[in-house]
Amino acid sequence: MEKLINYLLQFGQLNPHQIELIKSKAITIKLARDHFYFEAGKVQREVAFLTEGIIRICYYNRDGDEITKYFLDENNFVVDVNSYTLQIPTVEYAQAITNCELVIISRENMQELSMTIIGWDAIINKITVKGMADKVNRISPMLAEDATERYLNFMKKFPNLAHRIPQLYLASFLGITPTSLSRIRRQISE
Amino acid sequence: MEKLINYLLQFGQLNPHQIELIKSKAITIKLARDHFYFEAGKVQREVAFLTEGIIRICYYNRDGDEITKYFLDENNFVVDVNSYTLQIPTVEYAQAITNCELVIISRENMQELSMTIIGWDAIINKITVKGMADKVNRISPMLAEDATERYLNFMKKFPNLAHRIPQLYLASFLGITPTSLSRIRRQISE
DNA sequence: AATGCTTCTTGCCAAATGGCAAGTTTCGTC
DNA sequence: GACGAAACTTGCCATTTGGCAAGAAGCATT
Repeated sequence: MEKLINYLLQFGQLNPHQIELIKSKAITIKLARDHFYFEAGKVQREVAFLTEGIIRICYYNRDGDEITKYFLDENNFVVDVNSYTLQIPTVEYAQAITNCELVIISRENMQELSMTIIGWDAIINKITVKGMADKVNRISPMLAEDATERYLNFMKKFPNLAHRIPQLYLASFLGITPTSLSRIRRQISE
Repeated sequence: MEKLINYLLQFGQLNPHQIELIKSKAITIKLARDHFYFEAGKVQREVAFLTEGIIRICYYNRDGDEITKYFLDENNFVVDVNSYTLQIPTVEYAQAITNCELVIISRENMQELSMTIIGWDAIINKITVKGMADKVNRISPMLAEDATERYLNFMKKFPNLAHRIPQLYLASFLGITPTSLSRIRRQISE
């Protein structure tokens, strides 16, 4: 819960009264490894802030292959903005790949906070834009890199994450097969 | 100018008075092919709405290679949100690859519109989030595709655009060499 | 500790892509 | 219309990556 508040404070000011209000609107939940926080077909009716663990966002392409779109670690919001904003079903899955702790605020409570706290919308918008920009800037350069560079950059960005992610999922994110990733890892260690 | 208004109206309501106000704050400019709308090192002090033409966003990686990050066509905003929001220098270039027409609103005028028009911020935020989500959703699946699929999907998405883009830039966007793109095109035409 | 399941590694070969260089085309300028 | 520069195509070969299958290792349950 404190992690959420600290994160929000990076994007705007909140007085103690407002902080208490936010806390009263949020609940903490646990999500066990391998379980899904949301699944394709459902409509997002809440936002979740990841305070512990790693979640991967994935979907299925026309060939039925499972594609890992990106990973989220601590201090990130886990929400399909499109589904949440427009109240339409998401097409993605959010799966815990470690045990996770999430702070949840329902859509109704978000709207109450929006009406009560001056500047709340501005904070949320900054966070939303930053979150999406991070994704673009992380994924975009990967197209111009070969698999080894993609892997090394991922390792550099998430040094503590690579060992916790099943190679299957990491390979899918990097756009290569698990076999290739295995070879790349061997080659690097030599 | 009408294109901008029509686009805004997709994201919220505006009455005739408000529409006139917006028009009075905006100016239309032309940008000749190959010229840059913005360049790395400068701070974004305005937003631009592309009403005619195609712009590509590119940058240079550590090896000095020029990487095309994405293309923008009509009815898209051309702005580095990070630079505009935080007033820090951008690291990207926006280059017209056809003659372009842009509708410009300065940051000061944007702030005036924000203070004058109820719901303006909400409209802009929806557009911003949609724009970024489009980029993520367009680029992300490409990692899992081979070069031919990436090319065909690009053609499907922008059927009228592929012929207008120099192959050099398109190849860079697809993450392959111009040579490879040439071969792929030949193979498809057989 | 044994079992069985999943994940990871490795080898073999095929397919895709890159690097380089030469030839061809396109396009703008004079 | 001639010229020159840039972009595009093609051939040759090296490198990267994928596909498949077998073996090895890790991990949970019993």
